[in-house]
Amino acid sequence: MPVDPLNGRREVTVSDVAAAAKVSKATAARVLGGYGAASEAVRDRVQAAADELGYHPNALAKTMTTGRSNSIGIIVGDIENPFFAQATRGAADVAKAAGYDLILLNSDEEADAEQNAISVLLAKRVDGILVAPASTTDPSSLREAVERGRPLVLFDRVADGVDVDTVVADNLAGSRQLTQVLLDAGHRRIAFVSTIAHSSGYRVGDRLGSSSVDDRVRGFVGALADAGIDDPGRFVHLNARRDGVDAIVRRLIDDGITGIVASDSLIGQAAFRKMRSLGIRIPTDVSLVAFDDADWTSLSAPALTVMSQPIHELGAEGARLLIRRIAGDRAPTEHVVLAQRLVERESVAPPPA
Amino acid sequence: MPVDPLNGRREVTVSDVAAAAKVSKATAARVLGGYGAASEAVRDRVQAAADELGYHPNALAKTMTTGRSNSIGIIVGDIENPFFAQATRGAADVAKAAGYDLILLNSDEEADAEQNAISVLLAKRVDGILVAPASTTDPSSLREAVERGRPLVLFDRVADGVDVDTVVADNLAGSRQLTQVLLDAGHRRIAFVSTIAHSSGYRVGDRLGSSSVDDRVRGFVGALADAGIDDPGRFVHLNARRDGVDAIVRRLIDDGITGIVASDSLIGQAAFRKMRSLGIRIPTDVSLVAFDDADWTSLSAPALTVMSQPIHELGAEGARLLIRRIAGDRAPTEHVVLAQRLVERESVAPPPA
DNA sequence: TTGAAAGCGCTAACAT
DNA sequence: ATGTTAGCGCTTTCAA
Repeated sequence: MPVDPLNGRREVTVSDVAAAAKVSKATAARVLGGYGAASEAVRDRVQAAADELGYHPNALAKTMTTGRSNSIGIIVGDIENPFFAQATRGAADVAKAAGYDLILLNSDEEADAEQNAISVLLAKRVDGILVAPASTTDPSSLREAVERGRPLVLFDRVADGVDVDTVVADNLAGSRQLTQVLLDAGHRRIAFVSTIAHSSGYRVGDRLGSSSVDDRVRGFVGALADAGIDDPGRFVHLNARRDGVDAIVRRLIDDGITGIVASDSLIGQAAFRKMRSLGIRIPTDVSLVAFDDADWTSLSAPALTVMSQPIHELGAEGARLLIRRIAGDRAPTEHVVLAQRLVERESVAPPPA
Repeated sequence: MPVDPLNGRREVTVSDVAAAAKVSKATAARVLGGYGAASEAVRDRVQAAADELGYHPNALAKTMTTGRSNSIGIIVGDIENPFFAQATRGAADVAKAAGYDLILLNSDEEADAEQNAISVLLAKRVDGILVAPASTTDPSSLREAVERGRPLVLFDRVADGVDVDTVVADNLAGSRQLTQVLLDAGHRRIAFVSTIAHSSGYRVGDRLGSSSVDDRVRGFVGALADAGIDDPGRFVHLNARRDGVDAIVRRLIDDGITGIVASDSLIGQAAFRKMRSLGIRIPTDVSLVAFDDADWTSLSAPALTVMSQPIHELGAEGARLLIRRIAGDRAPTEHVVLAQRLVERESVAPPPA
């Protein structure tokens, strides 16, 4: 007499229904599970018994025998970050339509947490994993998933040496274009600011820990170089978390910078606030542009010129790729690159004379 | 020779490790699972065999026998809504600390989707469910969870006739206080705007589909009544989704309203945009206040006066309550009410003469 | 179309 | 401290 150890209740099982309907367990399972064949009479009888007893399937038991859980794991930096929230929704919708649920884990962009998350998901036998990898250059945290042959798809960032499907935004082109807006307005002293950690001062050619930031920096440097600006690398400011966006912005102003490219919406926000508190007028004194068309960028005064990301689609397409693999697709790995879109608003003007 | 049906690989099991270490399955399980006792020698031998073979536990099999999945389900209106994203993060942190993962489902505030989500979670044998119920007045979608005795906790909204733990913000007091700001500035014609669906025109005493909005409306009406304003119910505007916030705002202006209380940040944002496009100055022409201290409210010009919600804590406390129940606590149901906090900024001024 | 029996990987009694 | 055995609820051969 099996009893739920959690609340002492007895759950109705296939066996119970079978007994009540006077058929074998196999037959009851077939009609309840909707597979195999059964005569109409039997089907009705079983269904009636199931309703009568209050049968509810145990998806775990099913997973034990079929090997499929109809769950996929998603690992994001921080679900509280609107970027990840949107991407997660995109993934959730696609997943749901295909009959999958999402197990959500936050990595806080830490490799250890990410690795641990993967272990947990694997132990729970998810059918596949969708992750925005914390590190592009050190993909060891993803190893277990790959080694154990679970479908894995990367979104927003790629990871070196990990041969799986990926979906990212075209940060290189987007960054070039965004930087160009400043260049076209006449700016020559433009800074790029990011929170990404980097051991030393940035030098052109350095590889950054996140492929998307890496691409953004390369686009920025490329645009400056094309504009004939000497040693563009010196305009790249990383480690903003450690050093503080406020301090960096203040230093930038002192250095006579006239334009700023914020590597993401959070940095843009911090820079915006700091300049306001410093009494620096945007765009009269300094022009500011940022990645991500976040809510606030169209509500602020001035509204910000931004490079809009296909965030929802990043998650949705990631889920699509993953589900395809789960279904058994053995095609060569695919690398989807989604376009970004420039939204010009009021935060750019020519540099002060 | 068991084989993973998903990718044709053989997973290493406790039995394999036991055989390799020349101990019984039970012993191997004991050291691998970290329960029961084992001599140091055996422990080392088993561990070595496990490492050697590459053993990875199957959490599902464990759940089958223990009845505990170490997963909790969370059902939100829409994870893309920053409110739910924050609450989810709060819940995720508490859950993780206690060894639980989150299965995330969006209800889109629809009872059907909510009910379905609950069925799915129950089938997956989550240890408990955390939900922001789509409907306060029709809790039938929650029935299955209650009937089947799974721990259930409601957050942000309560549900009639469902005797489970709840955690909500003090919307009644918050709304009173927020409305009072407008009253104190001298406003007498103040509108409350919400997207919540309501069959007919609002009348004082009507029960709304969301307890939090219901409380906000009651707080608003109460404050107006206390200020001696006649028939406060006529200032309540619901169905903003159907009728359109834009249209409502326009009509309000025509009606000579001088102050608006936005029922949530999204409405506040829509109203803000509409007034800006109409050339209506905030707060010179119309004062605007809203619930939720969302990002944009401090970046906009003017910055908004808002009633800040303990969003993170709503999720965190919900998870705490739930985990307590999962642990077997049989105390009477608890109803936690968290304080809100007024943040005064620049969007309120006396009404125009 | 239906049934019997084995098995998924693990834990929990119960013995020893 | 260790082993034996049964069982969680389902699906899946294989036979009938």
